Amino acid sequence: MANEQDEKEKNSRLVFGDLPDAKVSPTKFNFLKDAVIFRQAEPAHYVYQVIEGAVRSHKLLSGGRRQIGAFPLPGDVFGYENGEVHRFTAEAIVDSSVRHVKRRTLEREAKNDAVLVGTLLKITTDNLQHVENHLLLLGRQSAPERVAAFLLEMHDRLKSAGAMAMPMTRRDIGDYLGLSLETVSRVLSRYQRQGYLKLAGPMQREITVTDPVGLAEVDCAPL
Amino acid sequence: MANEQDEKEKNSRLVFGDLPDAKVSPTKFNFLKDAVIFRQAEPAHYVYQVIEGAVRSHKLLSGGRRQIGAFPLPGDVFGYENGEVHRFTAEAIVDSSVRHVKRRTLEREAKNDAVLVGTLLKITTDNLQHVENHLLLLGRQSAPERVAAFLLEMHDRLKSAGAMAMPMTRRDIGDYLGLSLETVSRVLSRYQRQGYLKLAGPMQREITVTDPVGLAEVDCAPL
DNA sequence: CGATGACTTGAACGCCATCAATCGCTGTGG
DNA sequence: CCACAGCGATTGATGGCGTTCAAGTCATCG
Repeated sequence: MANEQDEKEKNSRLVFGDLPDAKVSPTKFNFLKDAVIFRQAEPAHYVYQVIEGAVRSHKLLSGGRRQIGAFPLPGDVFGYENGEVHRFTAEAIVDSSVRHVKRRTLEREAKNDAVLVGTLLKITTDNLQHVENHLLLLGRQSAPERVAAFLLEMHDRLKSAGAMAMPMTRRDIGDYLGLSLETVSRVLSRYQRQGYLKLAGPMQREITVTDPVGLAEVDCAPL
Repeated sequence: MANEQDEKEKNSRLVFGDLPDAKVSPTKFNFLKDAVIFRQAEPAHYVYQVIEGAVRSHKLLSGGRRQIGAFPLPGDVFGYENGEVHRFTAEAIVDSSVRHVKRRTLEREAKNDAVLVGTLLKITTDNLQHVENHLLLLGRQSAPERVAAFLLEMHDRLKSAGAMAMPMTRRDIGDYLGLSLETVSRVLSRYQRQGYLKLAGPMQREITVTDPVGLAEVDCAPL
C-alpha cells in the first residue's frame, strides 16, 4: 500500500526479470487496438505483463452483454491463472506492447524459489482482493458511487500529477462498472458541473480529478 | 468437475487431516445462529472448514447494504486469505460446527509438502473462479437470471435427490445476488407457478428444482 | 468531404427497490 | 392452553434509477 509502483516493479522483476534469459521472452509483442491477446477458455500457456498501452479483460454473455474484470495497465501482470485455461478474454484497448513468460517455466522455477512463489501468490491475492471489492461495487453501489470508485481507482493507479489520459471508451467503463455507456457519460458530466473533475481532450478522455476527497465521500466509505 | 464431492473430501483431508495431530485442531467449534466466526479486517490467523450447518461471508457498506460473497457449506474451506487479514466477515447462518487450523501451521507444513501447496492453490483458484463468475452475474444479469443461477448452483452443490433445505433467508439470498428480498421472493413464486420448482416447508425453505434444464435456459448460457 | 465512431443530452420506458399490508409459523407468558 | 408478539415470507402499489431509444455534435479517417 505504501508504494504501489515499487510493488509493481518488484513483481515485474521477480516474474519476468530473474528468470534465465533463455527461458524468458525478451521480445515485446505488439498488439494493435482491439486485438485479442488471449481468449476465454483457451489453454493458459503464458503469463503476461503490459509494457505499454492498456488492456481489458472481460467475459461475455448472450445478447452482447459484457463484463470487464480488470484494466491491466503498464507494469501489471495479467492472464495468470492457476487453472488450465484463461477465464477471461484479453484485448488491447489501444496499440499496446506486452511480454510473456511460459506458465510452465514459471512453475518449474517456483519449485526452487520461495520468493517467486510468494510473488505469484501476491499476484493472485491482489487479483482476488480486487475482484472481491468489485463484487461489492457491482452488487450494492449506485451509479454515482461506481463512477466515483472508478475515478479514484484510476487516480490511484495512474498517480499522475494532473490529467489522466483514459485509454478506454465510455462503453468500456460502463462494462467495467455494470452500467450503460450513457449513464457513465451523464455521471461524468454531472461531476464536472459539480466541480469534482474536469473533462478535456478530443473525446473528453483526459480526466482531471480536482476533488478526490469529494469523490471519496460520494463513493460511500465501506462501513 | 467430475465429482465435486470427492474434490471436497480431498481438500478436507489434505488441509485438515494430514497434519500432525498436535498441530491441527481436532475440536469442533460450535456457533449459534448468527454468531460471528470472524470479522472483516481481523488478522487471519486461522483457516476454517464447515463441518455441519452453513455459513455466510459478507462485506458491509454504509446504509446497511451488504454483499454476501459465498455460502460455505459442510466440507467447504473458508477464511483462507493469503493476506494478513480477513476480507469478509463470516457468520453462522444456522447453528453450525466448524473446525480450524492455524494459517502459520499450514504455511510451515506447505514448505515440505508440495501436495499441500497444490491444495491450497486449488482452494484459492476455486475461490477466485467463483468470485469471477459472480462478477458477471452481479454486473450483467437480470433478476430472473440471477435467481436461476443461484438455484442451479445450490442444486449442484447440494446434489440432493429431491428437496433442498435452504438454510438462508430470502434476505441472505438477495444480498448474495444483489437483489432485494422481495424480488427474490417474487421470482421464486413465479418459477413455482411456471413449474420450474416447488416450494415447501414451514418458511418455504425447502426448494425442489423440478426443471433444471428450463432454469439453465433462463440463466442465459455464457455466450 | 462524406462516413464512421465516440460522446453527450434529452425523452420515455421498464425493471427492480421501496413502502406497506397480510399471512403463517414459532415461541413465550398470562 | 391460548393470546400475542416477532420474524420471515408473500404480494400489491408506487416510484425512482438506470436503460433504451433517439438526436445531434465533434473528431478522425479514408
